[in-house]
Amino acid sequence: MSKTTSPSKPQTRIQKRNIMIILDAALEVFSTYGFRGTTLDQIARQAGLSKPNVLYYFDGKEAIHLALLSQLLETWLDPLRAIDPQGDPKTELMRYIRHKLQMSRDFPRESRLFANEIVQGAPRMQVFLQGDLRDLVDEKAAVIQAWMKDGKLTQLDPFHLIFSIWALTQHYADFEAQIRLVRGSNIAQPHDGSEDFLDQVFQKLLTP
Amino acid sequence: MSKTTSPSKPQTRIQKRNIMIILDAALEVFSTYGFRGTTLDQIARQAGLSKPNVLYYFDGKEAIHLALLSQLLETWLDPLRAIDPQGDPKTELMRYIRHKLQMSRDFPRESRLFANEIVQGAPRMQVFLQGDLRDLVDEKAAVIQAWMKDGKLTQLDPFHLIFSIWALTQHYADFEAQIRLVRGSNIAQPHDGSEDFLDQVFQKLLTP
DNA sequence: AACACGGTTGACCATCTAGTCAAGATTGTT
DNA sequence: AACAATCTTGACTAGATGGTCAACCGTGTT
Repeated sequence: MSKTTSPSKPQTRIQKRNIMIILDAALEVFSTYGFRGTTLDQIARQAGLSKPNVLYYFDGKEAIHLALLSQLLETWLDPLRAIDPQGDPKTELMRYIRHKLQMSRDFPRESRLFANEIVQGAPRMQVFLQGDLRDLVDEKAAVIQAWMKDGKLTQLDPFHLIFSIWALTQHYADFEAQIRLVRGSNIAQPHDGSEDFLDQVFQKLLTP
Repeated sequence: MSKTTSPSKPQTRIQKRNIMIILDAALEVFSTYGFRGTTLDQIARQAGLSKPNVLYYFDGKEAIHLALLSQLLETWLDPLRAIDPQGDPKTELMRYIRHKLQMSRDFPRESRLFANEIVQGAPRMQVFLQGDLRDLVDEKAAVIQAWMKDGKLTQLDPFHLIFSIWALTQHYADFEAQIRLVRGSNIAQPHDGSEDFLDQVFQKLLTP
């Protein structure tokens, strides 16, 4: 029944193009207004298509949202997955932190889509969070724990360390409005100085 | 015209009680579903009142939301305001951090109400953010800057330092769902260990 | 008791919104 | 050109939602 999930038929050029256009438009709107705050008309207008046309490609509002989320989840996991137990502890973690910050800078809409969802209790992501993500976090927390036991990092709770990395990097995307308004015209971009700051913070924190 | 804003008439007992009940119910719902995701019916049901009765006390959905926000803003500023330029730098900052974390633990709904609002671009808080809050942040950033110049704290960007405190403390309230689901039943409360962790982090970070 | 005022509500309305549908336009293939 | 498949849309529906209103109820004061 679902239009985009059926893997049987190959997509035409027009399908590929319009599905991309719709997802991009939906990302823009969902990330700004949240799921319930977004209307199909808004998505259609942003996409430059008619509402029935949007519904020709997706089964409904929920389906568009779902498509966005699942498309995102993998991208979100990758940097964490890339932490190499064989690598140098501090290098690996600093690389992860920089990567997350970069994502926050380059894909703020994706980050806010997540934020919206999680602040409201993650109703559409529970399965993912307590499944794939949880397993991965457990695994990497164990790696970090081992590094700490070896004295290569400051002794810290590895879970809280991971949470603190998420908090600090995503903050620049999710709370961009706050940063922008509080700093006013003092700075060009809310992200200005964030990389140096986080470098300094975690260098100092992680060095035993 | 507004019912609750008029300072002329004193409130009756019933008014006081019902306004409190409504605001509490609205906080519960708004913080979970966001402004647009919340319906008046939900608020009324949560409050145990009829919808017209809710509207007897407030001019509309927007007015309830506004009342909640402005009621909150002062509470939110207080801990930052309490930073004493004459006090011991590290003590003052650690006290601020602990206070913010405590608020995150004791008033998660308030924190999420804010988060919802800011993630979506702070449409209803711009004036406050670039007014009172901005002035206060500028002031305290200068204080922190001076402390750092005197060598009493690690040299850091004071604005980013303040943002990092916000990010790390509010994360435990705003992203509670994520923490809860990722950690699963491993822990009783998402906040478990957060105080010790943040103590450790900022002690290490702030000590020159 | 009677009055006035504060408090409460069922029924209602206008608007918005997700989703449908049948008819028409476009595109690709032979 | 002609045909079929894909694509597009104006007009519509059902239900949700913010808000109104006239009538009714409860309480305290005289």
